Amino acid sequence: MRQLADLSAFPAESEWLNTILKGDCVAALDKLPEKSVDIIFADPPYNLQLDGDLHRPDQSKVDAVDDHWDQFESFAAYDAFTRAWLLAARRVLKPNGTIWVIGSYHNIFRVGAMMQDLGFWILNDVVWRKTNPMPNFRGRRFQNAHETLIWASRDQKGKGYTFNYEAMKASNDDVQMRSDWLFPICTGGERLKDANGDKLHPTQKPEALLARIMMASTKPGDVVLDPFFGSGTTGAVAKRLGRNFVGVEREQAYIDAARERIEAVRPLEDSELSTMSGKRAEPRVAFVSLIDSGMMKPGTILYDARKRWAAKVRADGTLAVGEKAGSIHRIGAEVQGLDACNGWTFWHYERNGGLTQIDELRRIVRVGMERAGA
Amino acid sequence: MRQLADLSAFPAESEWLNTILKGDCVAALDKLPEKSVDIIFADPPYNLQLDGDLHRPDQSKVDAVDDHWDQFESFAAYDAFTRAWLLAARRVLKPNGTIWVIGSYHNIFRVGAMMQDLGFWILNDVVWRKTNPMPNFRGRRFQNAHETLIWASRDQKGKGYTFNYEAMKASNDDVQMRSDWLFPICTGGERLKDANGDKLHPTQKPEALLARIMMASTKPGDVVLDPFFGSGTTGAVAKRLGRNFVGVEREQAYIDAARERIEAVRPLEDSELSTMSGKRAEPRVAFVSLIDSGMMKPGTILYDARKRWAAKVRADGTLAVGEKAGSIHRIGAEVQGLDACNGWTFWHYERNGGLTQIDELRRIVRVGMERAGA
DNA sequence: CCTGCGATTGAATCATTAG
DNA sequence: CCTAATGATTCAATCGCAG
Repeated sequence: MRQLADLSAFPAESEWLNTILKGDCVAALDKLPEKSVDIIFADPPYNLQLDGDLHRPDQSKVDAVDDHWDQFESFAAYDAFTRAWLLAARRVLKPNGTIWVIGSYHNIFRVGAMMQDLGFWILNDVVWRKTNPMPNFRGRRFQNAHETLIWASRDQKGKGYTFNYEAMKASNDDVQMRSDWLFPICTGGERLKDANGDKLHPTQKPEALLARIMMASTKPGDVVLDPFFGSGTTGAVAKRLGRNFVGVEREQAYIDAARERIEAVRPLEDSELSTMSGKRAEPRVAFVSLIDSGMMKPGTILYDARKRWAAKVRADGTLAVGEKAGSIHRIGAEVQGLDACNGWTFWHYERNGGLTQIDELRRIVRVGMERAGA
Repeated sequence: MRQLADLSAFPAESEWLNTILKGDCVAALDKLPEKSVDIIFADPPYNLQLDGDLHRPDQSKVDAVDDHWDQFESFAAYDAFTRAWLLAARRVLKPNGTIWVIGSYHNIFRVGAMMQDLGFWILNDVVWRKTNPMPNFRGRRFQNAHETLIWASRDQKGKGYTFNYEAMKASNDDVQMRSDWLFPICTGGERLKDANGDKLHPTQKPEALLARIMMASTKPGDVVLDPFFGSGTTGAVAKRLGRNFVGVEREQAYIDAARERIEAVRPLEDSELSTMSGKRAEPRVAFVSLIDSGMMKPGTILYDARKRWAAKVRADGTLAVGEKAGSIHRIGAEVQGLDACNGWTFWHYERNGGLTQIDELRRIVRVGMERAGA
């Protein structure tokens, strides 16, 4: 057990608060006093395992994450790394504190299992849905359009954690904030660039994501620890929202850029801190969702407004006319001999002896989607 | 190594196809022949029993960082259960088969890590976003509005798995299907009721979810295994979509209800079932066959779309640019200074004063091949 | 000034067949 | 078994530049 005398070996809060500690994550965390931070946000290496180059259909090469810090020998090596930093982070976390970890399917299952093994108590898993994810260029899988966050308290009995339920609800059209969040990836002016104008950091997270996290699970004045500080998004958002931060980072180039970035941030006034909410675009509706929801049965015949053409709905959400099959748009275009067609307004179904646009059904689906916060 | 004589111990497919095997999951799976199913859908229980049933004797050390024996024991038991059924499932899965597992934050991280440890290769994690999730009544967390699915191939090198990319895209407004899906939870008439009018099964999955899964990753006639069959959603959807199923279930009440449910299902017509297939499924055509058939004469000059390059067709089916000669693909790549190029879409020939892709001629050849029953 | 078009880009475990 | 050849494949944004 640590003796009281040892505590004097730790620096005073004033020496590390709102600074970036340079060095290895575990070694740096071991220099902080135990139970000294309110919340942790961690964006650890994802352990991507790429096999060769990937090109877009236009033959350009994808600039993948192949940095040395993301290379691990094996699952066992990654697990050992994960265990070490989680333990070090747990020591400095206050007993009623919480931790957020973000990852992808490459690593998040291992991280989540390890968190449970170490005694963290999962409160939610949260999905960051990307409005603009990278496509799956080879068409071999679903488009990888989200990342996963795990939110956990330090202990199973950690009841006193911070969750600003009312603020979340108020900023979400007065309904409970759900576990699926929609944000764009970090691009444009927010994305830090190096001297060549290239992206400084391969995986810079959007400030909106960190802002949602801090508004949900911290109070003003709380201390936010980020053991993989990178380009400093956590520090920038913490300063803007009136929270304190402490970061750990190995690369001097990232530290320098993050310091400069955070220096330029102006904290919000207390009055401005209360409300923040975003707009929503009209959600896209997949034709197949009409079939999924039972609103349209496979085998239904669709017609154009003047009943010059007929097409049959198939179970996979495509339309068939004779031998040809394709999307509602593609088939609509082909029967008319056009390049393009809006299938939603072109095709109709029989109802009450008349014809009704299938777009009518899309409107009904959208009402349900909006309830789901799409 | 299994001897040939042992194989006769396994029942013929006709004895178990489209039936529900009663009994423990692992024991029942061990009675099926290896490599006999195309795809697995599993909705395992996540009864982690962490509500204080398991206590270690000495409470005083529970706070030690990595010493949570109460949790560890129940997690270890769950991991052993997960490992056992995943191994049994893996044995009966064909080498190019895939597996879907659904879960929540209580169990999905452990399941995902175990799948990786056993050699499954994750293709996607997919989020089922619920349009109508249960609220968080205590207001202490985010509304738990999604569940997570893991889609994995049996092996890392499992390249030949089924993914109906074109069908997914065509049914989704002609853009790639994403990893986040929106469906309502199973309610209303679809939800099976017991004699008292209460829900028969606590976690009955919506048919729309299973339909999306099967339309995406199976072909008609495939065998779908569900080791936790429950109320039989997998079987009902498989029958409706022209797939075969085999289920494993312990509770007789669920088996009876599932049998009755599946019996009432009417399969869709073939014409409603066929799925879109893209160019990948088309037969290969050798460029030289255009010359053989007289559609293209040796000496013809081919151009790219903007007439920046010209190449001459030679009698042996190669192209020549200056001193260099090679396939339509190789030469297309070389003139552009690229690694690869699809010569069929890159090269054009002059017709009626304009340029036409040579891919147009390939299409004509393919029609001829189909008539010839090739 | 605005508009439109082309180029660029983002945490990616991204092929199959013939020989 | 390996090697070489074939040929299939992208969505939402941002940015720069031409008109």
